Amino acid sequence: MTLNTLPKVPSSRRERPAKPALTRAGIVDAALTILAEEGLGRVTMRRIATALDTGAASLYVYVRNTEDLHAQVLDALLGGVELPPEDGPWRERLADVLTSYMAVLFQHPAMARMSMSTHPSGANYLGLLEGILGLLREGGIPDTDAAWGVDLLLSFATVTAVEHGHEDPLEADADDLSALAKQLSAVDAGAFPHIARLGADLLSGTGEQRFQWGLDVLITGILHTDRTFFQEI
Amino acid sequence: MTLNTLPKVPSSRRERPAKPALTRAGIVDAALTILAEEGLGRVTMRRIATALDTGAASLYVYVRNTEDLHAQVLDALLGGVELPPEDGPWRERLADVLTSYMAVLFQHPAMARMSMSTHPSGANYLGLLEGILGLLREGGIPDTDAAWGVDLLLSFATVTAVEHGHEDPLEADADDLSALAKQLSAVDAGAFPHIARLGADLLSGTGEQRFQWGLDVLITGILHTDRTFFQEI
DNA sequence: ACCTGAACACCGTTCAAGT
DNA sequence: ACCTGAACACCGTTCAAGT
Repeated sequence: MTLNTLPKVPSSRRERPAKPALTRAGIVDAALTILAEEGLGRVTMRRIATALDTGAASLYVYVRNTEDLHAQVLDALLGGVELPPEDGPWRERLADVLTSYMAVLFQHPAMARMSMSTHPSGANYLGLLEGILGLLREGGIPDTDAAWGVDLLLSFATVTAVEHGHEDPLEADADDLSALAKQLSAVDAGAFPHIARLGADLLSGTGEQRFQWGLDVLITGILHTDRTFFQEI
Repeated sequence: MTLNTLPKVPSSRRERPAKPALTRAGIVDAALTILAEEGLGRVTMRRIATALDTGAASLYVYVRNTEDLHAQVLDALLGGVELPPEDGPWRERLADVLTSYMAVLFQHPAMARMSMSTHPSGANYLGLLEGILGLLREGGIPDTDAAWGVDLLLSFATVTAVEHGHEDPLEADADDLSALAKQLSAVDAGAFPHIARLGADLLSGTGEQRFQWGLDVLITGILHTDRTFFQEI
């Protein structure tokens, strides 16, 4: 057989192209496909290896560990965030970019959860950071406040995605919410008067309304809070 | 032997008390011990079963699944949160109770992460909610704003614990932070001018300073943002 | 009703051995 | 240098069988 002596090129273009060469990008690609089709719970070393027709151990040449892999997947997802357009009121554009970021994570709450533990640092994340900092500057927010404020804004968008996003698009979290509503309405009015008084109001509004309100609270708060005071404590 | 005919009490006070009767509370207790000694990563059905000298399957009589178990553990931890005292300025007391809540979760970031996905509803969590609602009312914040605001405040405290807490008290996250600082300082000033300009300022301040600033931003924002506007959109 | 052992269907990571 | 199979040390959950 001459197969062994053939130059290396053909190996990547056989009649059965099932086995492309392993690369870091290829692994992340396979991970994204599995994420979309089976959810983050299945984005495991073993599952990806199976998709790439190899063994889990082989992936460790290109990926340090599962955390590293997930971080790559996250940054790829962040490529879908719409960065702020050139014109329009800065506050609206800021809300838009944060809403877009939240919407991307909303589809993958488990990914959002992860992004809070491992601080993202990929190119797409940096682009997002840059865009928000630009808008805050445009809004006249002092650099010192913007430096801390961007963190606050991104964290809020992330936590919203984690809390209200649904991993499995099939089963809505309606059950979850009505169970919570039931518990709140069954609360002992003697022991928890404020909870009893507010009742269903604690869960009122759509997720969208609450998110927009939260963004407004944050931006207003940032505009009215002087950071220099806190650094001198 | 008469053992079988003895009343049920003695079984819990043998000479080798290694095997206490299984109860939901006992399981949560064992889980808390393991959490304190080995971290949340080891708070598994199998590990707890081993501690209680039984098999994992036996726990399912008292605990629906791992999520249920972790929710119980979380509420037990929340018993350590210091509720607001009776007197003092409401804003300070509000900051105090949220700081106490954050500090408890800070010791167990993985637990905090979980609490964002599964909304807590234990007695201790309700007590915390109640306390905060009382302070917001004291501060003259309208019920409609307080209902949404309490969520914002608790989420902020939770996300702070997740982002800055350390699971393993031994290895500080100093490495993690300096790695991030390195990446930020190496950023391409042409592509990311704002990030480059702010530089180290993005990571400035202690966690405590940033948390207190964030609380102030939120409270100020809540005081200045009218929720009714958002519900009419 | 409660408890158990065994089984099923998975994980991440390492490592010696091959090419 | 890259890839592999096998192994190690784990998981959650179910279920038939016992008491």
